[in-house]
Amino acid sequence: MKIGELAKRTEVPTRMLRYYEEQGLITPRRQQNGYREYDEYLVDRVKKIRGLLDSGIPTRIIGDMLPCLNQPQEIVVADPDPELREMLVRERDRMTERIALLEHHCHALTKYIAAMDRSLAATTEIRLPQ
DNA sequence: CTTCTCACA
DNA sequence: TGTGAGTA
Repeated sequence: MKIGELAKRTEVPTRMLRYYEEQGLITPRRQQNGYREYDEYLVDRVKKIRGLLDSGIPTRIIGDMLPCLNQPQEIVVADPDPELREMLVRERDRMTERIALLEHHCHALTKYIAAMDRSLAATTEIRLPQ
């Protein structure tokens, strides 16, 4: 399929698909006219990439993770690269920190929303007697 | 419609 | 990490 169709099916703009390619995350074949030609399996792959990116994982880490993502379920690592392991540990810890931060701000929003609701309830009470 | 690159937030 | 503009 061409880039437009992949964009539609993955909800990822064509601009981003080219960007992922530039970052070495996907490598589509080329048609004779130079247009990118995407295989079916790339639909799933792009969705996974989006998910990881949305989780705040940098593209270079995603690139290192892609081989693992292809193999289904029980991950078997033939050659456990210590450096890669260390990088993944750092990434996981970063993620844990972000989760804590998100929870903090989530609670803050909840309190603010509650304050707004109280304010609304108060103005409603004032209007009722009128 | 597709391709590319350069600049920029 | 992504976008916008201009090109062909």
